[in-house]
Order: sequence, then C-alpha cells, then structure tokens
Amino acid sequence: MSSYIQVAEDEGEEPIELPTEDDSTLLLTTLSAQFPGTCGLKYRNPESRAMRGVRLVEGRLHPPENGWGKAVYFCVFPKENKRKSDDNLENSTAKTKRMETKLRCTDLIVLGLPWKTTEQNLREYFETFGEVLMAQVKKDAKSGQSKGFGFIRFGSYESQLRCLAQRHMIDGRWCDVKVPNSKEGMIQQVPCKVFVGRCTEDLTADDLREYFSKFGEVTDVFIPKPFRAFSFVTFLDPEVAQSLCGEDHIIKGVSVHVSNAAPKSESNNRNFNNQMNSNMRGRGGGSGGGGGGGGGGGGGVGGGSGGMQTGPIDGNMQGNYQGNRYMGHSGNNMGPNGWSNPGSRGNLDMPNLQALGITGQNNGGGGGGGGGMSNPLAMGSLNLSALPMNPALVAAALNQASWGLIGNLQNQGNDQGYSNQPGPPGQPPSGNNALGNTGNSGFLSWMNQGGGGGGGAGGAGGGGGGGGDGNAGNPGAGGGGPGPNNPNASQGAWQNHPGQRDQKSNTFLKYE
DNA sequence: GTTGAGCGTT
Repeated sequence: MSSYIQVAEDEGEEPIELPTEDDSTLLLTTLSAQFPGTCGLKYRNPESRAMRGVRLVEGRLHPPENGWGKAVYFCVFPKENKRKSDDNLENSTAKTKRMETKLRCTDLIVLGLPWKTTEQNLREYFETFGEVLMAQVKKDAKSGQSKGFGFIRFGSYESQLRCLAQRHMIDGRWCDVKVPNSKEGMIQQVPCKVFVGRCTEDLTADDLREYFSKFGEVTDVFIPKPFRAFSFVTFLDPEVAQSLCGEDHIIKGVSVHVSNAAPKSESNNRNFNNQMNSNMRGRGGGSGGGGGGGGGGGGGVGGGSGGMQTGPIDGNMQGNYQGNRYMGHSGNNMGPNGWSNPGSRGNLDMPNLQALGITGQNNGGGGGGGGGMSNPLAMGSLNLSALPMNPALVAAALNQASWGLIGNLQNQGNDQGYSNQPGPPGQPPSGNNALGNTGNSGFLSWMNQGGGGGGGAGGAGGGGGGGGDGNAGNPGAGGGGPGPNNPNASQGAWQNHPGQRDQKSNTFLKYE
C-alpha cells in the first residue's frame, strides 16, 4: 500500500511529501520529478547525527531497515552540480546563486560550420576558450552529412562570454556563436548595474570605477549630467552587483549608498524590454540617437528610449547579499591576474546581452563615441580580452548587423579603437589596429545607455558628442570630458585574441 | 558528389 514520505531539498528547506510504491520503495523518477537533478536521498541518523544514504537499486530508493518512518529525507545531488553551499550562505541566497550559475551557461549554437567540420574539430577549436562540456555537429540522419551548424556547451561562464564575444574561424569559415533561440527565454535577468546614491559632484567616473573595481570588473560608470547626486556602476558579473547592494561605501571620503538599479516604473520596464529587443534586432532607432560630434562622435544609430530611472529600487532586493561579500568569481576560470583590475577597461555593458546571456538595465544617456575604447587586453580581471570592443560582439549585439555597419560605427572618431574586420586567423584584423586608450565610453556605452544622450567620456581626439534626449531619460548632456587614462595603453589587443590567433600558436592566453 | 540561412533525434 502506498504511503508518503517527506523529502526536502536540503536541511532547513520545506519538505514535500512523495508517494512510495507498493513495495514501499520510492522511485527515483518520483523524486527527480520534484527535485530535478537529484541522484539520491539521505537522512540524518538521530543517533550518530551523521547523514545516512538511502539505498538505491535500479532506480528505486529503498527504505531504511525500520521503514521510512517520520524522518525527513534530503536530496543528494551530483557533486558537479553540488547543490549544497560550501559556505555559510543563507539558504535562499545560496539557492539564488545556484540558479544564477545554472542559468548562465547555456548551450550555444554554432552557425556556419563548414560541411567537413566534425564534432572533434568543433571541440578542439572551442577548447581554447575553456572546458567544453559538449560539442555536437548536427547531421542529416541518413547521409550523415553535416547540416552546417552545431552546439557547444562550456563549463564556465567566462568561456561562454569570451566565445560569444567574437566570430570564429573554424576550418576556414567564419562561424557565429549565439545563444539558441530555444534558450532565449532562459537568459538570466540579474541586473549588473547598481545605483549609487549620495554622490557628490567631485566624485568622477574614474573614482567610482577605481573604487568599485576592487569588487569585480566594472564595465561601465554612468554619471548623469547635469549633476544629480547619483550614478550607476555596471559590473560584468551580476553577482558582484548584487553583493554590493544595500551597502554604504566611502569613496574619497564620501559616503555613498549602493542599491539595486532598476527601471523606475513598469511602463519603463516594458519600454526597456522593448527597447532591448529592438536594439538587439538591429532596428534600433528610438528617439535618442547618440549624436555624433566633436572629433569622435558616436554614430547616430540606435540610441533609444530606455528610460533613466532616478532612484534605486525600493526595498526588497536590498540586503539580500549582505554579509556575503562577493570576492572573486564563482567560476574558476580566472586568469593569472585574478580579479580587480582598476580601470582600464572598455565598456562592456550592454553589448550583445542576449548572446552573452545577460540582460541588464538599459538606462538613459547615449554616450558620444569618443576616442577608442580602453585597452581590453590590459584587464587582468576576467581576461575577457575579446569583449569590450570586439566587432563581432557588436555585430551580435545588433543581431547580425552587417560588418559594414559595424565598420561605420567603429571607425568613427579618431582612429582609435579596434578595427572591425576580423582578419584571418593568426593575424590581427586588417586595417587599423590601433587601440584607443584614452576614451572609456565609446559606443558600447552608447548602446547601453538608451535615453539621454549624454556624452561619453570623450577620447583624446575629441569630446563625446552630445546626444539626443531619450523619451524618459535624463536630459542629454553634452560632450564628455577627457577620457580616463589607461595605464596599459600601449599593448596590442589582438595578439591574444582567441579568434584571431593562429590556432596552433601559443600566443593565446590560457585562461585557466 | 551539390548548399550557406538557420535553431537541437536525444
């Protein structure tokens, strides 16, 4: 006769009752239906206080000698998917973290494969980005002929990011890697941007960047102009952003308050989503194109209407991560330099968020395309060398915008910044390969900041162009000031660029 | 044996 036993995901979690079979065993399928990924059960032995495993034979969990009893049983998960937190995180937080981690790595579709490319080829190629958990080439069932696309899965989010940030030369063809349509809805929506309140006027973007970089890689700093006593700091990793929320920080003697940046209202929210979509689809437009201006104006495409919030989100998100200061990335793919590289990064805020598996906040303020981006190679932080200004990334962001378009965007301004055409493997891309090193708020920032067309930090060659105002945005502010210095300015970015490297050469940085 | 925008037996 069937009865029920209590099972919880972990100690301290709410148990649910699961039906046992007639022979009093519990089917593993019954268990995993409620707790996906579970591979077994355990319970706490009241005498020894130790955990005891439940016997599992051929998909059936057998009761302990004295029957299931009234005990609460806990799920066991595979070690790789270790559900239980290693630290003392509060449970819900741990859960959130797990979810985020799980959500972030997805299968990626590889389009444009040569017919001849095998799964082995595919794997070997992508292993240069990190551990490859899966590589498959889709083939015709009968002929076995490749269909010209495949799927890969990375073991770490960093690898995924790096991979998504560029195009790939595989067996002689340029291939695109994207988040598959089937996974689009699953993309995490954890904000990478935080609201920094109580700012004073003398707190510069550089100050903020430098300060917050110690917690993780800062991809953007936005300070509304005219002065409004707040700013936004965007991190590459949403966990970093979350971990800071609800805290007070002292920067240059100023006590600022960090909280969640969130769309101001639901209508803005919708707007934001629509905006994102249209931007991602390359239809861009919107009311506030970043105006080209000065020596290095941003392009007039896109911009858009993302509304700028004027305050932090209220309440509930705050403090969730308090006491859980994020120090270091959950991934283990950090480069030799580890985290926290002050400054010297290009903006990486909103490039192909969809492809990157991130969605974020799209606040106002289109930056003028100033000088080139800061040197991406210089960052020790995440070794996402390819990301900041990789044209492929932007192409992806615009969702298959032509390279020509990207070229137009990118080559504006003062000849700083990357050239956009991917060169053949083993060589730098053709054309101008100079790195901008003064500007810090090029068109990625412009892409990011939809509404008010504030000038980005202009490069040396010219101030950022003043942009049009977005519909709900801040007043568009004018040209940017001088860009921040990049201490690592003179290095070449492409030499270590995975996509441009010679596949056999060792110039590519290992990221492990 | 050809092809070249797309979206995955499971």
